[in-house]
Amino acid sequence: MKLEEAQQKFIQGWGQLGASWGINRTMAQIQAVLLLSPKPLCTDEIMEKLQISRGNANMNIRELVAWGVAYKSFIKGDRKEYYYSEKDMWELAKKVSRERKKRELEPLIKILGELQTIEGSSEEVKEMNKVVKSAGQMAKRAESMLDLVMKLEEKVFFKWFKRK
Amino acid sequence: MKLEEAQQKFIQGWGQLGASWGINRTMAQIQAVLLLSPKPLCTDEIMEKLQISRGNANMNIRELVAWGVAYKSFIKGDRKEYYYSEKDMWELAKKVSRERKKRELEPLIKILGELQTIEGSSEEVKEMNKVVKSAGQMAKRAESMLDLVMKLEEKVFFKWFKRK
DNA sequence: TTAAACTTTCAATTATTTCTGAAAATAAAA
DNA sequence: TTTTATTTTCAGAAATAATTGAAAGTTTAA
Repeated sequence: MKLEEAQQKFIQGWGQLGASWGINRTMAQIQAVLLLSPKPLCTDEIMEKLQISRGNANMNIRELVAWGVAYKSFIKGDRKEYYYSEKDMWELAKKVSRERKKRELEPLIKILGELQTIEGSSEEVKEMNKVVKSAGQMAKRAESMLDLVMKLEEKVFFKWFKRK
Repeated sequence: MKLEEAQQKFIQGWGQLGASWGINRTMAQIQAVLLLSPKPLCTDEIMEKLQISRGNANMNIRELVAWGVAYKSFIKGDRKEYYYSEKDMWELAKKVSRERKKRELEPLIKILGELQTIEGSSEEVKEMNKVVKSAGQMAKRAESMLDLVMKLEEKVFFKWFKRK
C-alpha cells in the first residue's frame, strides 16, 4: 500500500470514529492529519490536505487546542502559527476522558441529583425513584473510573488491569 | 417537584446524553420513557408522551429492541405490541458496550490492521507506522476492557474495581 | 374471504449541523 | 504610522440527519 493511500484510510477511519463519538468529523480528521505529520503544520497545510475552508479549519483547530489534544507551535522567522498533535495515545485518551466527563457525566449527575425529591406513592413515583437512584449510582461509578484513569499512569493502569 | 416535571427533566437529560454519544436523541428519549414506566407501553402511548409521529416512534423502538435494551411484550386479548425497557443499569451498560464495540472499535482495529504494511524510510512513513502501532495497541486494550465488563457481574466488577 | 387492527416503509419535508468565504479584527513589520 | 501577514468571526449556503404522514404490508378474527 502506498503512503498516500494509507494516510487517507487512517484519516477517514479516525474521522468516522470521532463522528460516532459525537465529535465533529472534520475535527477528528484534523487530529488524524496532525498525528500523521512528523512536524507541526500551519492552517494552510491542513486546509490543503483536507480540502476544507479556512473558517472550518480555524474553528476546528481551535477546538482541538481547547480539548488539549493539539498544541500551538511557533517557528522563528515565521509569523504563522503551527500546530501539532498530542501523540501519546494514553495522554490522548485521558484528555478525551476529561472532556467527556465534564460535558456528559457531570450534567447527568447534576440532573439526577435534582430529581431525588419526588414525593408520592404511585407506581410511577416509585419507578421514577428507582430509576433515578440506579442511574445515579451507575453514573457515579463511571465517574470514579474516569477519575482513576486520569490519575494513573499508563503502565500502572494496564498492569493493574491485567490482574483481571 | 411534581412527577410530570421530574419525568420531563429525566427524559430530556437522558436524550441529551444519548445525543452526545452519537445515539439518536428520540431513541434515547423513548428509552427514558420506558425506563420510567412501571408497565409496558404501546406505540401510541409513546407517540403521545413524546409528541412524535408513528413512523418515528416505530423506527426508534425497533432500534432499541435491536440493541437489546428494550423488549417486546404481549398482553392477552390485545393485538398491540407493548414494549418495556431493560431496567438493570448494569445490563444496560453491558448492552451498550457490546453495540459500541461492534460498531466502532472493531472497524477501527480492522483498518489499523490493514495499515501495518507501509514500506519506506521517510519521516512520514515512520510516523505513520508509529501512530498505527500505538493506536492499535490502545484499541486492543480498550477492547479487552469492554470484554471484561461484559463478562463480569456488576458486584464482582465493582468490588474488583475498588481495589484501585 | 373480508374487514379491522395494527405495523412497517419511504418519499417528501423539516430541522439541525457543518461549512464557506469574505469582511473584520489583530498582530507584526516596515 | 502605514502596510502587510495572519487569524477570527459569522451570516448565509450546503450538506446531513431526523421526522412526518399516508400508503402499503401484515396479522388476526369475524
